Amino acid sequence: MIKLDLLRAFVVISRHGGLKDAAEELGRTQSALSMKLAQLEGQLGGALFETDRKKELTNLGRYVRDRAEELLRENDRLQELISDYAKGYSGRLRIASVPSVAALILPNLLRDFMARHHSAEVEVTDSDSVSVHKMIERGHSDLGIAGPAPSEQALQKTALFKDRLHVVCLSSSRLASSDGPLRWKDLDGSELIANETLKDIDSPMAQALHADSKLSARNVSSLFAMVQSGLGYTVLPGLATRQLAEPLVAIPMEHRTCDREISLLMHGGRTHSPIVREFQGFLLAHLPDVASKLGLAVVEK
Amino acid sequence: MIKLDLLRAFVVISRHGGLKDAAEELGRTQSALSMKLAQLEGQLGGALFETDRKKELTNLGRYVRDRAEELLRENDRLQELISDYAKGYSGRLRIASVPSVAALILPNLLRDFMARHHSAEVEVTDSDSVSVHKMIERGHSDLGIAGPAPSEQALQKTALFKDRLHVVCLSSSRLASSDGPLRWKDLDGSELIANETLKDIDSPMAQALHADSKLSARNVSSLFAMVQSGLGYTVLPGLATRQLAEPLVAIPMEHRTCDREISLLMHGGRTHSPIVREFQGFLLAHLPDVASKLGLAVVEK
DNA sequence: AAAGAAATTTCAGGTTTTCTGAAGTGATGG
DNA sequence: CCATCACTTCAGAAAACCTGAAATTTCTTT
Repeated sequence: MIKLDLLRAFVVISRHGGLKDAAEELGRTQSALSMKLAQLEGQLGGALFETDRKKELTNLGRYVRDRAEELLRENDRLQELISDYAKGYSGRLRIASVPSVAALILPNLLRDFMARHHSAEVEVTDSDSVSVHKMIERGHSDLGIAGPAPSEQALQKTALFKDRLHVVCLSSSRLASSDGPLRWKDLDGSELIANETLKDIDSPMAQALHADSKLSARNVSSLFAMVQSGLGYTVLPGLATRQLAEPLVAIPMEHRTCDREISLLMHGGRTHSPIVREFQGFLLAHLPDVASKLGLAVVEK
Repeated sequence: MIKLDLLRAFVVISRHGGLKDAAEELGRTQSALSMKLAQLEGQLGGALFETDRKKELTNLGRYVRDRAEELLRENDRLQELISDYAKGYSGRLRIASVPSVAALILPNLLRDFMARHHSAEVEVTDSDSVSVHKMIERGHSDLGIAGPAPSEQALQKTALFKDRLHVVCLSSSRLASSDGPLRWKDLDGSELIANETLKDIDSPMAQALHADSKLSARNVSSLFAMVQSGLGYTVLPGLATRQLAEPLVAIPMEHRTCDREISLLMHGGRTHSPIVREFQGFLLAHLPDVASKLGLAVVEK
């Protein structure tokens, strides 16, 4: 089998009409090229140049030059396709996610994903659902994971699973002693420690509670600390309450609006880089597994 | 630049679904392939197979496989073209020959030659010796077969065989009744039907005859028709008189200049395409056989 | 025609790349 | 839980490739 290397050298030599300039273009010495050419001529069994001054091609030389140029063009074209595609695998992937998913689901998924795409740069931002929507809309993130929120532009949404709201309170509190799920009317606004989750809930009763609240925090661990110190209770998506320890407990709520549907968000009107599509596919393939292991209600297509 | 080598290895591995068989096919050890694959994945920046059992391709793997197969096919195709050409299996071969050889010797030779060189394009032109020389000189033909003729440039000549001149006449004519070979002085110019053959003979007596001639023709079958209708006799190389039928007969001539030496002509100052050299070799190898079967005097080297 | 210049080839040795065989790791299936 | 199979890793061997210097050839100039 004739090596491409040799053909490429030959073509360059024939273009320059000599070894000297060709050697410079290829970053090799003259002698290296001389040997390469000799090797090629040996394999073909005939001379490619008329004299050893590489000015004029032989009949065979012309034929080989034409075929080799074709071959090299085709080679470059396909290699470029491959490497362009492959670059998608090592490109940047920006994910915006609500904190609960970012903390409990993404880490494992990302570990597996990055094992396959080891030169990928992944950037995870966690924020509330409204912000996540905005980041996708504005193109600041490639992929969003969030609950329902109003969005101006058409975003491509794929439902992933349902995450029920839970009340987080002290195990000694009145709410903790209720048997069975809680409803909005069981809650008292003055003891609520508000957070972004509740603000986005599309329910008049929830909004009323939120308005009555005297205290709020953004950060989950701050919220827990406040609850733990007896300042009140808070409401969070169930996923964020998985790792509670005594004296905190989480009690599920029951209402249409308490079943927050978590979706995968992507910008509708733009083509996504390969790595984004790759992660999308990966997520949709593996998330049902992970989610059901966590006891979440997976949304089937 | 991704090396073809790596892509080829990858494609073979993906076909076999494992290193073991692929290694055997490529004549390498498993570890060599393992390293090659690792190198390719490193360059692309992503995994090509799902697990380290090489059963299932990743997305990237499938894409690269498809592009690589295209590339390798194209590569093989063009390399084959090149090597066919280099080996003389393909290419254009232009032969210029005097009509007698073109009609009686070339057909069989070409049949055998083309059977071995299936994709060759062969072009045969027949003309008189002087024109054949010119066509070779001017590069309009690659290979010539002709008798002696003046040539300006140095042509590479290889004597093939000697073809004695014959007189073609009616069996009832005076010349036909002579016992033994004829000489120039036995001939009468006024009855001669002239043709290109005689014009090229380097003999004062032949030239005198030619000058006296009242009638001439170029085409062999026209000449025969004229002789047959009693217009006179003509002089032709013996080879052209092989298939005469009553009432025509051919009588050999005897003189130094009547032994036309037929040679193979090639341009001296240029390299010939592989198929030309190939045919040259073929001709020199097989012509003695063919010629001696026709009773021609083969010129030994 | 001879000297000089320019380009190429040859050669010995060094560098890089690739390969092998053995040992190690980890998944798979009884 | 062990045996087996497939792959990976590693160190050294082998092959391929490159360089710089000297020799050779070819071209140009005088």
